[in-house]
Amino acid sequence: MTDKSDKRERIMEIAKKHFMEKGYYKTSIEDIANDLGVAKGTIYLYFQSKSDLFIEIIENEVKSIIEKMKSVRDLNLEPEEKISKFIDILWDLLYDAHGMMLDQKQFITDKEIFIPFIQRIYPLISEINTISKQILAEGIYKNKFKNLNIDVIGNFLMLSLRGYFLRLIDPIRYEDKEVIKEILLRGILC
Amino acid sequence: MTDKSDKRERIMEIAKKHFMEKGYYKTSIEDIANDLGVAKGTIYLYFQSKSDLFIEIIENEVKSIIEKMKSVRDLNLEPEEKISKFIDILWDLLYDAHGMMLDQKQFITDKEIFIPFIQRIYPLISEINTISKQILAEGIYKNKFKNLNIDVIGNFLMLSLRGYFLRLIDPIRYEDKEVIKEILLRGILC
Amino acid sequence: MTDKSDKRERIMEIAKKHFMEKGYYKTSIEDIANDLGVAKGTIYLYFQSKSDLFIEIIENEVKSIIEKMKSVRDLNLEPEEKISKFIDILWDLLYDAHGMMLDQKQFITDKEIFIPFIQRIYPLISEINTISKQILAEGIYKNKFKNLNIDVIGNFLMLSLRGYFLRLIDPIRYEDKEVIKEILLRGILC
Amino acid sequence: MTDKSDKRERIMEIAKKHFMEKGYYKTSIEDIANDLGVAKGTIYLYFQSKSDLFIEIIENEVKSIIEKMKSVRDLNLEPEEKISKFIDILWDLLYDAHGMMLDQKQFITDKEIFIPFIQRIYPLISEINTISKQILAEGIYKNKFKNLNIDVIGNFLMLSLRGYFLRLIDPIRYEDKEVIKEILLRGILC
DNA sequence: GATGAATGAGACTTCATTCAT
DNA sequence: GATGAATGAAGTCTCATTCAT
Repeated sequence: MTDKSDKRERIMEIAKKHFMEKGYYKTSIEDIANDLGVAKGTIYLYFQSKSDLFIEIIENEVKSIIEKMKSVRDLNLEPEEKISKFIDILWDLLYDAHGMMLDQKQFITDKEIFIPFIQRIYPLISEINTISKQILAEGIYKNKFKNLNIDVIGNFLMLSLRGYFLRLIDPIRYEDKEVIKEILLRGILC
Repeated sequence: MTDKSDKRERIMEIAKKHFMEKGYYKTSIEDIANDLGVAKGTIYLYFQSKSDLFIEIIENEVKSIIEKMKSVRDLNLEPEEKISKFIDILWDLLYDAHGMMLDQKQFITDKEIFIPFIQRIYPLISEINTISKQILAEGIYKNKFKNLNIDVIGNFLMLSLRGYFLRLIDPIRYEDKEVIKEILLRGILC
Repeated sequence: MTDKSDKRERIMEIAKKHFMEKGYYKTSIEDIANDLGVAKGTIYLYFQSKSDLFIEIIENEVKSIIEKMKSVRDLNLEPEEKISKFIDILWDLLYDAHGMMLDQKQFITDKEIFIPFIQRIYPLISEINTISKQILAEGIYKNKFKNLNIDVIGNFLMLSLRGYFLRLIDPIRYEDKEVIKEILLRGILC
Repeated sequence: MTDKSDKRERIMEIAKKHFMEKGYYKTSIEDIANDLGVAKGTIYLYFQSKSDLFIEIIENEVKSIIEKMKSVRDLNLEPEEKISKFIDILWDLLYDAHGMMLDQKQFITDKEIFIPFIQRIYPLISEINTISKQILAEGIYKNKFKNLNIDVIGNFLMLSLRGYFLRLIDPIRYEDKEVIKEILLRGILC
């Protein structure tokens, strides 16, 4: 039992590394199996298909973000501090996994991915949106944040950061975080 | 002559549509040919390879952004108005072509794309960076913009917008632009 | 009329050059057309197909060998001198066109070439065999040549020389001819 | 292990048959796969590419010739007997595989074959040349062979035989060997 | 006559997935 | 549970040939 789920997680870990580096289409099951030191068939004992494996990794990733966002939301801090922490957390996550989850757009047109994506990932993204709206609403209610459209800001906070990691050129420096945090905070504070 | 370049452009137009919708790997030459109503071989009369066609489209796209950025930079306006116009232009571009050029990260690991990418797209991106830095430097010099790291802001302006269009869920509403513009402007103004 | 046959010959000349250099399959109609400075379609005004063009070139080549062999046969010389001249002629021909007509084996299995080959080239090769047998028979009759199987020697004279030009490595030196001529002559003389 | 190399050899065997019959370009991977009763993909489990398969077959063939030549060279026989055996061996080899390795000229212009050819086959051909020169030098030293250019004779011995098998018409009769052996031996003996 | 854009059959190759061992 | 050989669909690309201009 533990063995079985250990193996599953090990596969996901290695697979995530490859998907991050090369993207979904350029990663073959063979790449993953070789790196794991198992036969290709083994992966199919734990996952139904390549797309299933991929979806599961994304799901995990998004769930982890949700957990982190919740923990920030529930801290006993002022809204602007929560946003600051929120950016810290998201930045660190992206800094470690930059490249992952960056090219999802195209998967949505891949019929093998579309349906599980809608069923499994969509609800989680709604949950993310809810959490970020809660933090923002709190700030607006407390007159700390300017009363802008909550939906838009919530998405923009996440997506602008993720977008920043889509740079093709020059590595991203960790210190950039402070500059970006300043822009975003000044942007939403009253 | 005109005929020939018309055809080339027509191919690029249709190909761009498909690349935008499905991404590079899920778009087959056959998809494009069928949509154009020509045989597969025809496309190879105008482009050497699928990757060549793709690179050429990206190149075009980026060149068009550069032209638009230059025209904004050279307007007789205050820096904050230039940034406002800059966001308008980029937004409109992305709004039309949302999804395009969004998944480039993975191409960099694709050996057929890597070299032309470095040779043809890289220098253009450097040019973009230069232009946005010029506008920002002007604003800082005129004491309109807060003196933050120019490199980071320049990149963030573009990448945050592009990132916003990476939404997987809900269509983007055109009006969101105003909210985002406000955040970004407030973020960089003194 | 003359114009028309001039063009035909010009096409054959250029085509021969390409077939010699790259072989049948690696030579494209486009290669030939480009080198000639005409459109691909033009070649089809003069030849029914690529294989037709090829066969015609081979036919020409073989006919030219036949003419030269006949002229040697009909000289007023001793048989051993005829053989010597025969080798000279064949050597010079191969030295100019080395590579041509060397890879015919495979064409015979190409259904597009098989039938015309049998119909047009086969009879010519029979003619060649007849001529070389005549020279050899004369030599044997005059007690100059050892009485070996005429068929075999006739073929061997031609094929051994042609075979020598199949060297893949090191260019062939013109002077090699004398050594080879000596071996062959000593081989057949009494 | 044995299984795997058995399969490799089986593929090479069938592939060789097809290459011999139809030449490289007219043999498709599908032909070979169908004849083997496997799917096309299977061949790619054992060979990287069609050209790789081809080169490997040629390499094998040439190595086998080298082994046979060495065994003749090292026999305790007079040089003329060695040459006689040498011709026997080469004849038998060609008699079995007539048509194989006969059309290499054109591959040298094929960029996919050129480089491996130079790297893998070229050195072997040099080795062949060395061995035949050794036998000839021994004969000349012992005053059995006429003192002709060793390089030329060495090449001619092999290439004339190979050339003889380039006949397009009439099958070759095994008995022809004796006639040809007589010509060649008389040609080089003092 | 000449053109050259267009065609489409056919070749090579990859890789997710299956299944007998 | 694990393997890895085998499959075969699908994709990129080439090129002899045609035909409207």
